[in-house]
Amino acid sequence: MAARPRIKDVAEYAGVSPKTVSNVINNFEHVSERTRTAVQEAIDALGYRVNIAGRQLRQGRTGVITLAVPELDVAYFAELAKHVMAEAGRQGRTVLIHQTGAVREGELAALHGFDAQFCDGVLLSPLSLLPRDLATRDRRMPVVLLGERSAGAGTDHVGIDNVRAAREATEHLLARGRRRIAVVGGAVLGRQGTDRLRTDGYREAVEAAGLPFSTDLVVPVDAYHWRDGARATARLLEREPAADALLCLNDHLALGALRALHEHGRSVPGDFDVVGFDDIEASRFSVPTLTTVAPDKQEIARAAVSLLLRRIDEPDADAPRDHVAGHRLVIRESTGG
Amino acid sequence: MAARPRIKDVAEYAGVSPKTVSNVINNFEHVSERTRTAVQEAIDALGYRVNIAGRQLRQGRTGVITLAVPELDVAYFAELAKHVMAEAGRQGRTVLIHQTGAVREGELAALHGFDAQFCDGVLLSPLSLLPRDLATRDRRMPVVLLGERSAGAGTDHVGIDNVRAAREATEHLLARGRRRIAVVGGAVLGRQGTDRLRTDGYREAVEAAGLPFSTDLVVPVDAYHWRDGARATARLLEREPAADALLCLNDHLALGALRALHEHGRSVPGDFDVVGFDDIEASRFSVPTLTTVAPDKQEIARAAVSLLLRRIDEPDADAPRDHVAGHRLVIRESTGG
DNA sequence: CATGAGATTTACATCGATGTAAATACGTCG
DNA sequence: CGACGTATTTACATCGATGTAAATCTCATG
Repeated sequence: MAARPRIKDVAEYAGVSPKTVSNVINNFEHVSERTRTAVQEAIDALGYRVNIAGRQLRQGRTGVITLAVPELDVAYFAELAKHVMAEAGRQGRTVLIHQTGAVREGELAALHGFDAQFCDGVLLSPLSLLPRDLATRDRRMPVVLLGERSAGAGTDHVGIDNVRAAREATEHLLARGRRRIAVVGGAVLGRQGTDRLRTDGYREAVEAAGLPFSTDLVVPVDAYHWRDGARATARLLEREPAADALLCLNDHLALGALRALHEHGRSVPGDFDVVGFDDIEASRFSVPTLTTVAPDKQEIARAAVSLLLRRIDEPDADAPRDHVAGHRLVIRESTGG
Repeated sequence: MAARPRIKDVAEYAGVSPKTVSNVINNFEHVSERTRTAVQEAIDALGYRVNIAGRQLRQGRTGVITLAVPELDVAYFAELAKHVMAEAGRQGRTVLIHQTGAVREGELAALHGFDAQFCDGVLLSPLSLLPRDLATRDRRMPVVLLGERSAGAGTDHVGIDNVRAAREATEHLLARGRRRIAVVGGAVLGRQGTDRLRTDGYREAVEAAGLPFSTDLVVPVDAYHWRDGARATARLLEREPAADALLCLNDHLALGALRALHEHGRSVPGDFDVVGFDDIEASRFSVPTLTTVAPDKQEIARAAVSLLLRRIDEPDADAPRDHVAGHRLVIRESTGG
C-alpha cells in the first residue's frame, strides 16, 4: 500500500523536473513530443493523480461547481440535479450538491460557508435569500440563480416564464368549465417569488375570464411536500366546498391533493380537476396521472451551467443575463387528458 | 471588496504569530485566555475563515465525508441523505453528495476519483461494485457500505436484516390469504445483493407456508423507478394472470405497480395486495396508501456516520463491524390496513 | 534571588502544484 | 562558424495552514 505518488515522484521516474510534469498535465504547448510521452508513461506507471488541494492552493480553482437546492427529497430538485451533473460532466466539471434546507442560513452557507471553499461557483435555487445577502458577498463568488429571481436583480438567472405558465394552466382549467379554482401554495403578497408570480398568472387568467379573483382560493403551504398538499387541500375543502379545481404549485402538492380529494370522496377528473408544476416522474404514474407544467429541465441545466462557467472565467464580463427556459403544459388524466 | 484575509492578517491584527492564531482555531489547550480573546476578536473583525485547501494540504484532512448513492431521484436515497447530513452536522462534518449512476465506474469514482479528494471517507451505497474493487483501493480510503454488503466482507457495513424483513412482509401477505405472490425486482441467482437477500426471505416464507417457490413469480427490473415497476407488473399480469399479490423491492416499484394494476382493472387491496420497501413519503399519500417495510433511516444514518468517523480516526482500529439497523412493517391500505 | 518545571508563544520547514523568470537547447541565417 | 531568435526545460518562490522543536515567560520553591 504505497503512499500516493506526488508530482515529484513522477518527475524522478521520467527523469525531468516537476515543473515539466506540471506542464504536461496542464497541456502547456511547448513540451516536446518525446518528453510528453515519457511523462505520460510515468504517470500511468505510478498511477499518479493530481492533488487538488495543492492545485487549489496555488491557483485558486478546483473545477468544481456547487448545486445548492432547498431539499433533495423534492423530486424536481433531484431530477434537476441529474441534468446538471450530466451537463457539468460534459464540460469537464464536477458537481457538489448542497442542501440548503430552504432556510436563509443554508443558502448563505452555500455562498460563504465551508462547502463554498471547494468550488468555483454556485448554482443556487433560493427561497429565503434576500437581495442584500447577494449584494454583500465579500469574496465575489460567481452565482447563477435558478427559479426564484427575486433575490438578486444583479445576478445571472435561469427560470421559466412563471406568470405565463400559470396563466396557461389556469386557462386550461377554465376551458374545461372549472369556475372555482384554488391555488395550493399560492401567495398574494410579499416578494416576487415563484409562488407570487404563479399566483399572478393565475389571477390574470381568472380575471380575463371575467371571474372574480378571491384570496379565499389562495391556500398557503409551509413546504412543497405531499403532506402539505394533502393538508392544505383538506383545509380548503372545508372552507370552500364549492371549489372545483386546484392549481398546485408543484407536483408533490398536487399528488398530496389527489390523496385528500380521494379521502373526501371527490373524484378526479370527474368532480374536480388538478394541475401541478414540474412534471416529476411520479406525475406520470399516479392514479390518476397528473396534468402538469413541464419545465425543460435539460435546457435549464444547460443554460445554468454555461452561464456559471462564463461567470467564473470572466466575473465582470457583461451585464447579468436572464435565460427564460421553455415549458409546456402536459395534459394527463387529472384534467381529463 | 477586500481580498479574503489569511491567517497572517489575523495574526498581525491581533499582534501575535500566525501559529498562535492556528492554535486558537484548533482549540489547542495551552493558549492564555487573553490571547484567545484577542485572536477571536481579530477573527471576527476581519471576517476570517480558514482556507480548507491550505489545511488539507498540511494535514490531509478536510472534515468532509461523501455520501455516494446510485440515484438521487430514488426518494429513499434523498431521504437518507437528509438524515446523514443532519447527523454529520451534529458531528461537525460536512457532507458531499455523489451520484454513482448505479454503475461501477461511478462507484469507483466515489472511492478514487476526483470527488474523493475532497473527503476523508465515503459512505457508499453500492450496486455494481465488486469485492476486488474495494480490495485494491490504494490510498486506503475509509469506507462504510450502506445496504448492499456483498461487495466487501472486509468493510464496515450498515443495513437492515433484508432476509427477515422480506420474510415478514411475505408472511403478512400470506396471512391475508394471498397465494400467488410475485417479487418485483427480485433476483434468484448471482451475488448476495439486497435483491437476492430479499428474494431469499420471500422464498423462506412461501416455502414455510407449504407453497411452491417458482421463478416465474420473480420479475427482474432494470432500475428501481416507477416506470420499471409499472412495466414489470404489466409483463407479469400477462404471464401470470393468477397472481394475487406483489412484494416490490422498493416503494417506487410498488407505486408503479399500483398504476399498472389500476390500468389492468385490478383493485388494490380488493383483488390484489401490494407491499413495498423503504417507506418513502409518497407511500403515505398514494391511492391506495402503501404497506411497506420501513427501515429506520435515522438509525442507519447515525450508525453509518459514527462507524465512518471511527474508521477515519483509526483506520485499522479493529475488525470491520456490521450494524444491523431496525425495520418494521407499516401496514396501510394496499394490504387492507 | 537563582532555579527549574510547566505554560505559552514563536521561528521555521513543509504539505503538492504551479507561476515567474531565467537557463539551456535547437535551428537558421548571414 | 558565430550570433540570434525560438522552443524547451528548469530553479526557485509561493499559495495558506500547521507540525516540530526551540525560545520565552511565569511562578513556586529552596
